[in-house]
Parts: sequence; structure tokens; C-alpha cells
Amino acid sequence: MQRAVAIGGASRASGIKIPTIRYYEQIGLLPSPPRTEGNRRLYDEEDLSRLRFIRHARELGFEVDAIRQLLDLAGHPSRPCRDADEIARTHLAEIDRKIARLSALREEVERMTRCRNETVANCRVIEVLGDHCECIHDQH
Amino acid sequence: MQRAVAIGGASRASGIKIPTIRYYEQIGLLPSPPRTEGNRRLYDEEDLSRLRFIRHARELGFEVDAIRQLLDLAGHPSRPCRDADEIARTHLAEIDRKIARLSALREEVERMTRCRNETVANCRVIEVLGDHCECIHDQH
DNA sequence: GCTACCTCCTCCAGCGGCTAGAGGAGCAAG
DNA sequence: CTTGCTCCTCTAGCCGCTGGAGGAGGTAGC
Repeated sequence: MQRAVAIGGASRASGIKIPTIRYYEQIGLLPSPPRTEGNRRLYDEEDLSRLRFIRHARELGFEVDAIRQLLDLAGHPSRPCRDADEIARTHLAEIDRKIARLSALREEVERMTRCRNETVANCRVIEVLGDHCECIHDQH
Repeated sequence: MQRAVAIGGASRASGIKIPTIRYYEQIGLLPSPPRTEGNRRLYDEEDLSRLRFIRHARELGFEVDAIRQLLDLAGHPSRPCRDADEIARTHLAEIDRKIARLSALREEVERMTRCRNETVANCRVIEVLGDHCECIHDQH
């Protein structure tokens, strides 16, 4: 038999906070579940697995819009796998760009902190921030 | 002689968009400049260098609140350099945490995309997202 | 002097992805 | 029957901008 849970149970089962679940419903990421007579939302197993899917995808950094597409694909098993792959690859490229950017920043900030002076008057941190020319990279 | 520029000139000189400059004034990151008779903002050299400082710091990922503190320090050259250093080091640690997290995600997503099936029915991407147990790392 | 155009002004709303709080109603246990 | 938990809706806030509406000031050419 199917047992359905209220929003608190769904939250515990999925690890997604209650207001966030309601938010996902609001933006149409999660279908509006049926309600009890007392107007409480009731989630079944399928809803819960959808919630877990969403959570996992969010943790992996997928944007809500990408998750929408992935959920849509998951609901049509005969569609080509390539579509899902494409979304993941796009995301991978995005992650790589972020890592590259952060690494460049890291170097710059690290160089800044190699300051051995006493006062702000000739502190490298303040100086470097005020003068872009001290940077190795231009692109930022 | 000091020549002052209007907001468009300040924008061009600093690379910060006009609405963003007004926004910085609104949140108190930039002091309210004097106005012309026609109510236009007039920025002098000091304002421009402050704007460039802000831009550079933002590009390096410092949060507005950190920039506020750094600007404050820059205005008090006799203060210990350590304070600025501390802010930069905190930021560096934050960058490192972000890189570490992204690298873990990268690996996970990369593993996902090694899918050689034809349809969504047994696509690794969809499968992995639905089942956390397939992941190497737990923490996300 | 007039027209056209550019720059500027203020105010307000929106992005993404939640998060939190107010104020009220339902529900189960003691 | 009361206590306390969970749930409901609605609204506003977070960060760091960004853009648009609707209007006023300023300038260059005719």
C-alpha cells in the first residue's frame, strides 16, 4: 500500500527544507500534490523520489532550469540519452570555468597577502587593490 | 586643477556601470558626491580612485562588506597592516573552500557524463541523479 | 530661438534560489 | 479541553546588481 506523508515528512525524507519544497511547487518544479480535508499537502513515494532527485542535482550545482529539463527527460525513458548527457556536459564546462576563474583569483589574493609591512600606509593588500597594474592577469 | 566628472564619466573611468555606481552610493560604499545646480553628481579624482579600488576588489571576489572595511583601512594609513591582511586571508580561505567543493562536484559530474547508452531509460546521468549512493563523496 | 538628441535624475521591480517570520487553523495526545 | 506540534498562506528579505519608466537638464547644429 502507498502511504503518503505531509510536508514535514517529505522534508525529512528528502533533506529539503519545508519552505523550499513549497517554493519548488510554486515555481513548478514539483507538481502540486493532493491535499487532505484539512488542506495539508500529501506526498507519495514518487514525489519523494522526485524531491531526492532535485536535491541531488542542486547539490551538484545544476540550475533549476537544467533540473526542470532533466526531470522532464527522466519522465520519458525512450528519449535519447544524449539530451541528458548534453545538459551534464554543459554544466561540467561551467564548473571548469568557475574553477579556472577562482584559481586565478586565488593566486592574485595569495600574492596580496604576502605582505610584511607594519601599517596600512604601505600594505600590499591595500596597494594592490588600488592599482590593477600589479596583477599578473588582466582578464579579471 | 581638479576636474570633476558626471556619473557617465565616472562609469567610463572606472568600468562600473552607472546604476551600479548609484547603488554603491545608496548602500554607503561610496560617499554621496556634491551636485551641480542641475542636480547631477560630480565625482573628483579621489572618488574615481575609490571606484577603481571597489571594482578591483569586487573582481577579486571580495564581498561588499569586506570592501567597506578595506576602504576604511585605506583611509587610515597608520593602522596595522595586519587588519587588511586578515581580511584578505579570510577571503583566500573562502576561495579555497569554493575550489575544493567545485573540484569534488566536477569529478562527480564528469563521472556522470561517461554514459554510453542510447536512451534515457538507462542513462547514467539520470540514474546517478536519482540515486545518491552512486556517488564517491558523501558530503554534498 | 528651436529642435533633436544625449545624459542625467528618481523610483520601482526583477533576477536566482531560497529563507524566515507573522498570524492563523488543524490535529493528536494526555 | 488544553497543550503543543504541524501545517496553512502571505509577505518580505538576502546579495549584488540590472534594467526600465517617465521626466528634467544640457548641448550642438540649423
